Amino acid sequence: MPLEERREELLDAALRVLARDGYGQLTISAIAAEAGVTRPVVYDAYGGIDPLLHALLDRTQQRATDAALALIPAGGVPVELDRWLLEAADGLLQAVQEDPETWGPVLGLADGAPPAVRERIESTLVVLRGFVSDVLRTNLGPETELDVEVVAHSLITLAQEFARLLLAKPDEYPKERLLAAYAGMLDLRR
Amino acid sequence: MPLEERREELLDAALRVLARDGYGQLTISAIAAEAGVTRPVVYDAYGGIDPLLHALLDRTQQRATDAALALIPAGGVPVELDRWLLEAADGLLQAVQEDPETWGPVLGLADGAPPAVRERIESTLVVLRGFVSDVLRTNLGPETELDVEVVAHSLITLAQEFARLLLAKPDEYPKERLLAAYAGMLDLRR
DNA sequence: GCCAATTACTACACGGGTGTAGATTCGCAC
DNA sequence: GTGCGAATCTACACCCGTGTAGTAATTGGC
Repeated sequence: MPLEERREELLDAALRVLARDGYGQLTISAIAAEAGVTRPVVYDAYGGIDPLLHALLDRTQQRATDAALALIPAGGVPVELDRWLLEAADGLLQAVQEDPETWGPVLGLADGAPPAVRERIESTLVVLRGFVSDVLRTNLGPETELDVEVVAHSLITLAQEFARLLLAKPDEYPKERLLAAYAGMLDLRR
Repeated sequence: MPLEERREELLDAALRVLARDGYGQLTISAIAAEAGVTRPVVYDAYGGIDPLLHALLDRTQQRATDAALALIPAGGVPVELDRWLLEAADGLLQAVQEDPETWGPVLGLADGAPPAVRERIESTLVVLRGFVSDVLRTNLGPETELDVEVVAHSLITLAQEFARLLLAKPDEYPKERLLAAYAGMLDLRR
């Protein structure tokens, strides 16, 4: 098997191990076994667990960031805030529902995440919070009394938690219930 | 040193290791070294890493639960909702600020948390959410259209995130800023 | 058909954490 | 001071994951 294809296959295997057993079991041995090859194959393809994890994080971060940014309007474009908040939440939950294996680890649902993972997720969140802050600022007007950064942080935190609920207990918390509750909370403003 | 005292000392040592190096480094060896004894001492006191972790979780859960429940009014007692939400947040942030080593791991700030820890935290949160739901129900009236469970869940999630911010970046997010932003968000309801 | 390169495997040494058995030290009763 | 018991240490065998060296098999060019 050519090297690039093998690399992708190993990442897929690693993601399966991760989703099933958590980071604590994400070893070269486990990945090799999951992919049905021997350990030297993994060493030849990636050189160790760190480069492999790095590559896996790159791929996952790319997917998650792309999906999330697609929900955010371009800078400076005015939107109906409440409507956008709802649509963005809807879009995120939809994306999460459609690709649970990518989003589970991203949302911290994989056990035993090491610092590198935490940092990767945090760096993505920083970017997202910046974009959401921008949207809030341009649409609340410059004289708002709200602490836009903290509000953006809170919104993203809530979105993440809703996504976690959707993944962990889809029966108790289906997308519709979460969105309805979210809309209800937004409605308090009136 | 008598057994009970030794046990406490070992838990303290374990907590220090945990706060400093995360769960990945929380081994019998590391705990023994941190406490300045040899491994057999730890085995004699606890029998292994699992019972020790269990004991540490018991102690931490007790402390955190006590502190959190102290902020929640007894069942059925009516309160001024906005005022209570603010005071409870204030109280929580205060408690967190005063005992960071207990709260850091509770808030998921220790790297590499294994499933047992996740489950322990989740079980505590379930209880807390129940209490907050009760407070909301008795004070919003029975005919509210809000999804009380999801709102309670959201409030607690936000409180946790604020506490994390306070612990992780106290300079950027001091208690006063967080509480002011929180008050600002509540004010949107008027 | 044959050689070379690529790919993958078997086999080994190493490190670090685990759990336990046996030796040692210390304090206290007599 | 002697002997007993608790507490602690030293030392060993074990497991499992790591990383690598050397070997076998497969594929493409000539």
